[in-house]
Amino acid sequence: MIPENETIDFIEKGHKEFLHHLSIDCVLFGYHEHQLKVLLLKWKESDKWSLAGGFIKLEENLSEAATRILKERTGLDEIFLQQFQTFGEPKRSHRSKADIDHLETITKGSVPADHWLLKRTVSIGYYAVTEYSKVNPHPDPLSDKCEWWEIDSVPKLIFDHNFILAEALKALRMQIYHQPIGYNLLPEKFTLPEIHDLYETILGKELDRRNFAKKLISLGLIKKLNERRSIGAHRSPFLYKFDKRKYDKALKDGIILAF
Amino acid sequence: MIPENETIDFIEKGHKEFLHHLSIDCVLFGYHEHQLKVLLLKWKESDKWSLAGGFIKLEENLSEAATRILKERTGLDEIFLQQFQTFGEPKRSHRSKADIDHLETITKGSVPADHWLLKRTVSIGYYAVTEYSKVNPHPDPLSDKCEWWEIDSVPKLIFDHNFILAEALKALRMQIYHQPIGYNLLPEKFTLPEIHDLYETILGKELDRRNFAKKLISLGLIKKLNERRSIGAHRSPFLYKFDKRKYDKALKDGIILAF
DNA sequence: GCAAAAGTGTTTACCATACACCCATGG
DNA sequence: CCATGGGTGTATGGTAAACACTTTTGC
Repeated sequence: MIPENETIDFIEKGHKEFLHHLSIDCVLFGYHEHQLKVLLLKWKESDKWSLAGGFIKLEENLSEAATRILKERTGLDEIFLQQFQTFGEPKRSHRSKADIDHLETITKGSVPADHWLLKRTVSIGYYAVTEYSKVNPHPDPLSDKCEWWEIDSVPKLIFDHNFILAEALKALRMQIYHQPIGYNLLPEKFTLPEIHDLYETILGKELDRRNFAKKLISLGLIKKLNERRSIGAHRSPFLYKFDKRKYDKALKDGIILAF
Repeated sequence: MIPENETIDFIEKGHKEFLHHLSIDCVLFGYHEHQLKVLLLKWKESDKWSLAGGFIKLEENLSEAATRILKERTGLDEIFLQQFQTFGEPKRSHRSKADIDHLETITKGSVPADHWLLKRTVSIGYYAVTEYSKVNPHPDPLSDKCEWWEIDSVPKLIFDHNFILAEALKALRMQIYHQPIGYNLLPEKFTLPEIHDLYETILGKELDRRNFAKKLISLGLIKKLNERRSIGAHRSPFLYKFDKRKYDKALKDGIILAF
C-alpha cells in the first residue's frame, strides 16, 4: 500500500518533476500455464481499472521511463520493452466530473481545472511479456490494487486503454512472426512442450507440435540437451536451451516464422 | 516565401497555440522515375537541413496534425500517413548556441532560455510516400527552402533526423511486406512495368518481373484491363488497375508478400 | 496394464525461384 | 530491319502442412 502523503505529493508536486502532456502506458503481458494475462491497476475509491502508466521525468529517456514505471509496479528490471504506438486523440484522456471529484477526495482539497493531471495527454505505448509468477504487483500512487487479469475477461478500462491493449496484443503477435521470444520468459533449460505452450498462448491458436519443434530446431534457435525433466506420472521430456548467439542474431536481423 | 512577420509570430506566439514538449516529424518519400527521394527543408540563414516537422495544436489529433503539416509543405491532403515511432531522447532536440543566435537573428530580439522552441521535445514520427511530381514544396516559417533530396545523398540533418529517416525507411520497407502499396501513388490505370518499378525503387533491389506480376495477380490485388498504353517506340504494355476491395482488405488484414 | 503426455518421420501440395524466348512498336 | 522494352511459361527445389503411432512414466 502506498502511503497517503506520497499520493498527495504526486498529485500536487508532480508538475515540477514530469513532462506535461505526455505519459507512458505499459501493457505488461503475463504468461502462466497456458494463459495470457495483463497487469491492471484499480483506481483508489473507484472501480475503474487502467493499464500500468506513468509520466516521464524532465531529463529521462522514454525507454528508461517505461522501464522505471514497470519496475515500480513489478519489481522487475530485466524486461524486454517494446515501444509500439503513440496515442494522442485530444479526447482520449478526458476526465469526467467523477474523476475530478475523485482527485479532490484524495487530496482533500480542490483541484483546479488546469491541474497538470487534467491536461490533454499524449501517451506512448510500450508492451512487454513476463513470466507472471516472477512479479510482485505494487499499486501506484493513484491506485489501490494491482492485479493480473485474463486477457479475455478484461473489464472496461479508463480512457482508451482497452484500445491500447488491443493494439499492443496485435503488435506483440506481429512481432512474434519476426523475432524469437522466450529468453527470460522460460527457465534457462526448458522442454519442447513448455516453449510450444508459450507460443500457443501468445498467439492464441494451436500449433502443430512436430512442425513447431522442427522449425525452431532447423533455425538453430534451440538446442537439445542430454537431460530430461521429470514431470511425475508421464514420460520425461528432454530439456532444450536457446542458442543465445543465433537467438540474438534473429532478434536483431529479424526472421520469418510463419506459424 | 513565407512573410517575415509570420515567422516572428510563430516564434513568439506559438506557445499559446501548440502543445509544448511535442512535435511531429514527417518523412515524406517521393517516388519518381526509379528514384526514391525525401522532402527536406533548409533553415533560414543557416545551412542546416531538416525533415518536414511541426507542432500539434491544442485540440488537434496526431494524425490530423501530421496531415496538416504535410499539406502545408506540399499542398497534398490525400496522403496515406503512417505513424511509425516516437523519438524522445532528452538530448535529441538540444539547441546549440548557434541555433539560439539564429532565432535571435530572425526575431531581432532576445530569446529566453525557457522559450517554447528550446524545450525538450518528444517527436512523433510519420512517414508517407507520394508521387513527387504532384508536390509543390513550400518552406515552413523557420525555413527558406523545401526540396527533394535523393535518399542516398541526404546531407547531415539537424538533431536526430538522419536516424528518424533511417527508421522511417526501415519501417516503410517492412510495411511493404505486409501491406500493398501503390494506390494514390500510381495513376488509376497503370502498367506492370510501372508498378514493378515502384516496388523495386522502394525496396531498393531488383525483383523478377515475371514472379512479381504472378504474385500480385494471383493475390487478386491487380486486374488486367483490355487496354494498352502507347509508349512510343516499343510494344504497348497492358493496363492494370487495383481491385480496391481486395486491396483494402489486404491493407486492413495484412498479407505476406515475400519479395 | 492403463492413462497421460512426449517423442518421432513421411507424404503431399504449394509456392518461391530461376530462367529465355518471342512479340510489338516506331524510327 | 533493328533496337528497345513488354509479354509470357515451365521446371525445380524447398518447405509448410497434414497426419498417427510408439514410448515412457507413475500409479
